[in-house]
Amino acid sequence: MAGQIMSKPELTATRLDDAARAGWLYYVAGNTQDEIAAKLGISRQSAQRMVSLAISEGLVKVRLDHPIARCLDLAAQLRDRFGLKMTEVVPTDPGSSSTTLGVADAAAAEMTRWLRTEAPIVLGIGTGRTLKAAIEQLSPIECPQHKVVSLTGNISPDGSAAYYNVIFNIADKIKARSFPMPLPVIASSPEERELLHAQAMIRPVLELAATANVAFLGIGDLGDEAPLFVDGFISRTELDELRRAGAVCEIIGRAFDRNGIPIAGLTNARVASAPIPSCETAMVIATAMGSRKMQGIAAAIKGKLINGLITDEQTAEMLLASK
Amino acid sequence: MAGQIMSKPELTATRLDDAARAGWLYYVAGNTQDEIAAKLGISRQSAQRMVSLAISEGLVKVRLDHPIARCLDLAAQLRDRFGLKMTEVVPTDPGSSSTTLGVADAAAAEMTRWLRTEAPIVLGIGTGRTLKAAIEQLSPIECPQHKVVSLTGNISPDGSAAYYNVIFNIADKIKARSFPMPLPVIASSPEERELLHAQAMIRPVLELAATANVAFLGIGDLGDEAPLFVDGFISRTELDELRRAGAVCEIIGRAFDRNGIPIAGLTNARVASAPIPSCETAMVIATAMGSRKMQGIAAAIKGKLINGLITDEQTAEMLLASK
DNA sequence: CGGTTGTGTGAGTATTTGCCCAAGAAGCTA
DNA sequence: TAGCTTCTTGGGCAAATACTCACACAACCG
Repeated sequence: MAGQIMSKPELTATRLDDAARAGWLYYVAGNTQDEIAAKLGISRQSAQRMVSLAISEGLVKVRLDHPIARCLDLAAQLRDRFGLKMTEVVPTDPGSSSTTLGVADAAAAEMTRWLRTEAPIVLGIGTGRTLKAAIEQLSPIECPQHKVVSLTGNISPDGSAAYYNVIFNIADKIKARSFPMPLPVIASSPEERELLHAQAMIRPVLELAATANVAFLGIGDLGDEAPLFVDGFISRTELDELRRAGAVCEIIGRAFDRNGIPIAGLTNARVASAPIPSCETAMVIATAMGSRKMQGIAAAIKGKLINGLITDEQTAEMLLASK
Repeated sequence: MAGQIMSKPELTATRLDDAARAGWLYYVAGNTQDEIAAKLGISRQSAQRMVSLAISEGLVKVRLDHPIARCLDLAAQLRDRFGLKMTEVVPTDPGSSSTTLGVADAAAAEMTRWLRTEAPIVLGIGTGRTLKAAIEQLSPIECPQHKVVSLTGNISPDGSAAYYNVIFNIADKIKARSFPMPLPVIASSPEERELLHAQAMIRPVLELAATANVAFLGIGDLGDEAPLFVDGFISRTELDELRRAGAVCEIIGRAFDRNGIPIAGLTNARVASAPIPSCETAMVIATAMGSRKMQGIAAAIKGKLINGLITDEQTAEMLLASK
C-alpha cells in the first residue's frame, strides 16, 4: 500500500481478486504453484507472486485450532493469581523479537468475539503497534449495532494523523459507527486540555468512552525506545522526568508507576486521552508481550487498571515468576 | 523419548500439542522447518512431520478473506433467479473432481455463524459426504444453548452405525445437546416405519426436527454411483425402479423427481427420515457441488425444498445456464 | 522366546518454492 | 517522439519442503 499510486483502483481490485483465487487454489485446494499457473494460464513465477500477494495483503488467515496445554495452563494461572477475568496466552517464538507476533491474532479473534454479539456494545480502543497489528488481522465484519470509540487523540505533534492510532483502521474493517478523538495525545498545557475537552465535538466522545463495555489497550514501555518518545509525543526530557518520578509504563499516553498508580503532574497533567474505562463496568483487555513490557503489564495488573490480558507464553512465565 | 507407555490418549494429546506448536511456529511465526527443528530440539524431518500432522489433523485452518467478485456475482444471480434466501459460491478448482472441496469449508463457516447466536436454535442436520467433510472443518465451539437434531436414521443396513451420518461427529465438535435418530434410513416396510416412528424414543426427535430453525442437507444423486446405493441402503433394483419413476436425486433418503416432487411409493414409502424442515419456518440449506448433483440441486430448488445453497462456481454457472 | 507388526526416526532424494536479475512493456516528461 | 522511470514478466538457481526408504525399538502374539 505504501508505494502504490491510487490511479488504478479497479486494476488493484482485479489483481486482488486473482490473488485471492490463486491463494484459494494453493491453500484450500492444495494445488502446487505449477498447477495454479497452468490452470490460470500464467507462468509459475506469476502464480508464486499471486500467492505471496494474497499473503502479504492479509487475504490469507491461518488459525490454529488446538488448545496447547501449556498455554492454557499459564492462562489459568494468570487468571487465578492476578484476579483477571479473561486471559489468553499464545505460544512464543523463541527466536523472534517481535512484540506483536501471535498476540495480534489472538486480540483480533477476541475482538471478533465481541463484535459478533447481537446486543449493541461500545468498544473502546487504545493505540500502539500491537493494536495496529491486531486490527490488520481483523476480518471484515458488519456490525452496525456497535460503536467503536477511540480512547486517545489521533493527532501527532506535527499535526498529522498519528500513525499508530488505529480507530480509522478498525472503522475500515468493520461497519460500525466509529468515534475518533480529534485531539493531540498530549496537550501543551493542562488548561489547553480542559479547553479541548470542553469542545462540543469532544465531550460526547469522552462520555461515550466512559460507557465502553470492552476496551482493548496496548501497554507502552518507558525505556529508551519508549513509543511515546519515539513517535515524538513527549521529549527526551519529559521521558526522563517521568522515569525519575517512578513511571514504568504508559497506557493511552498516561504514565503509571510500578504499582499502577498514575504519576502526578508532569505530562500526565496534560494527557488529553479519555480515562481508561473502569474494570467495574467494562472488560479492559491489555494486549502486550515481551520483556520490555513486563513491568508495565505487572503494574497495570497491580493497579487494577485491566481485567483481561492477551500475552505470550514467555511473558506469562515471567509474570508468574516475578512478584 | 525415554519410557513410553502405551497409554494412547495422553500420548496422542502431547503429540498433537507438539504438532500445534510446530504448526504455530511455521504458519503464524513464519519459521522454516529447519528453525522449528532447532528450537524444538528435533530433526528437520520430524519438524516436517509435526507440521504436516498439524495440517492433516485439521489443526490448521486457512481462511481467505477476500470476496472474489465472480463468486459474489454468481451467488447474487442464483439468489435472485431462484428466490433463495441465502447462497454462497466458492471458487472451483478446475482440476479437482472432489465434491466437497471448498463447499465443506463454506458450510462449516455458515454453521459456525448460526451456532454463535446467543438465542437457542434447533439445527437439523442431514447426511452425506459433503456434510461429513463440513463437520470436519468445523472448529470446536461451545453452544449449550442449541440443539442439534439428526434428520435421518443412523443405522446401516448391516446394523452398524451409518458412516456418513454426521450427528455424532458434530456432537463431538460442539457442546450442544444432540439428538440422533436410532433408526435405519429405510425401513423394511411402511408398517415397520410407522412402528418405529411411534416409539417413545423416536417421536420427540421427530417433533424436534419439525421445529428446526436451520437445516443443513446434502443432496445425493441417483446415478450408478448413487451414495444411497453404494452405501447399501437401497438395492440395485430399487435404484433402477426409482430412476424409472423419474427420480433424479435424494435428500436424507427420500427420492425426488426433476421438479422436486417426492416419488410416490417405492422406497419413499419406507423412508424413516424426518420430513425436510419447511422453508416457511426454517432456513434449509443444501450443500452440494459437481455436475452429478446438478439435476438434484435444480430439482430441490424447483420443488422449493430448500431456500439456501452452498455450491461452487462451476455448478453455479451450470445452474444459471440451464432451465 | 522368536517372530510379527506398528510406530517413530534419520538419511537421501525429488519436487516445490522464494528470490534475484535482466529484458520488455507502460506511463510520464519535455 | 526520445529519454526516463516504474512496473511486470519469465529464466535461473539456491533454499526449503515433501516423500520414500531402511532401520530401530517396543508392544503384541503364538
